[in-house]
Amino acid sequence: MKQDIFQAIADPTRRAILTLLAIQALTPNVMAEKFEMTRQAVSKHIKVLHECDLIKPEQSGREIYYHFNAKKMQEFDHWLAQFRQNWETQFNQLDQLLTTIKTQKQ
Amino acid sequence: MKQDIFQAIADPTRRAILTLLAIQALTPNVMAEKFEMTRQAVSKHIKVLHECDLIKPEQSGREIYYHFNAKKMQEFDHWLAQFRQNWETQFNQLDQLLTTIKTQKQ
DNA sequence: TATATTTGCAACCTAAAGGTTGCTTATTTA
DNA sequence: TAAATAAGCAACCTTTAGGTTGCAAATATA
Repeated sequence: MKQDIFQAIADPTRRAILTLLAIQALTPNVMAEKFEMTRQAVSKHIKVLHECDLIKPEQSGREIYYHFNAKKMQEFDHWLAQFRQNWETQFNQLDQLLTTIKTQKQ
Repeated sequence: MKQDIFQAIADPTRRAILTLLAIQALTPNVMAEKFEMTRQAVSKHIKVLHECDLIKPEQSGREIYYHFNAKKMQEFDHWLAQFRQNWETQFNQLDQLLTTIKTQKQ
């Protein structure tokens, strides 16, 4: 089934894989060596990341190099945009207004 | 148990709650009205968001207004920083280098 | 004070997530 | 061509996530 990116990065192993692949493309076997689990377990994580397009395969003989897809990762950046004003402005104007109204009601 | 923010934002309902609270603080009852599920289910999501500090409670009589905690959401922004260079530069130098080495080996 | 309202907690159920082992397929190499 | 290597797929198991209902505690109101 089609995975979504938020669910994909929820797992710490998958986040570690993305960190590795952001530096250099790797094969599943090499990735598996980095973690204390079987190759098949890592392979499942790769499948999830691939299905939601966060990584892209590049076949090279019997090996497959997985590349990090920065473009897809940017979707997080876009989602975060809606919250940026919350930490960039000292005060949320609307929130302040509502607090005032609530205080008046009491 | 202590939750982590990646797991917290993996759920679509929790993301919707965060979007609501980023605009204005709300009580659990008001939040529950917005979703097609029981108040208790929403309350569980609130608990997860609260445990990882993404929202903060403000008691007001028997009501509790939950506020969005922008500072905590910034942690996600910091995690994303490690990937920014990947989409900001046209080409990943190291990746290009490794591809070159691999091609020479064949 | 009795009643209604808001919230949180606990027990329970079902589906999915993350792990394992075993097998098949494709490619490389001795 | 036979053996070894890389990777994916399927079946299975255990834990957890997300939902439900029911109940208790605290506060507000008639």
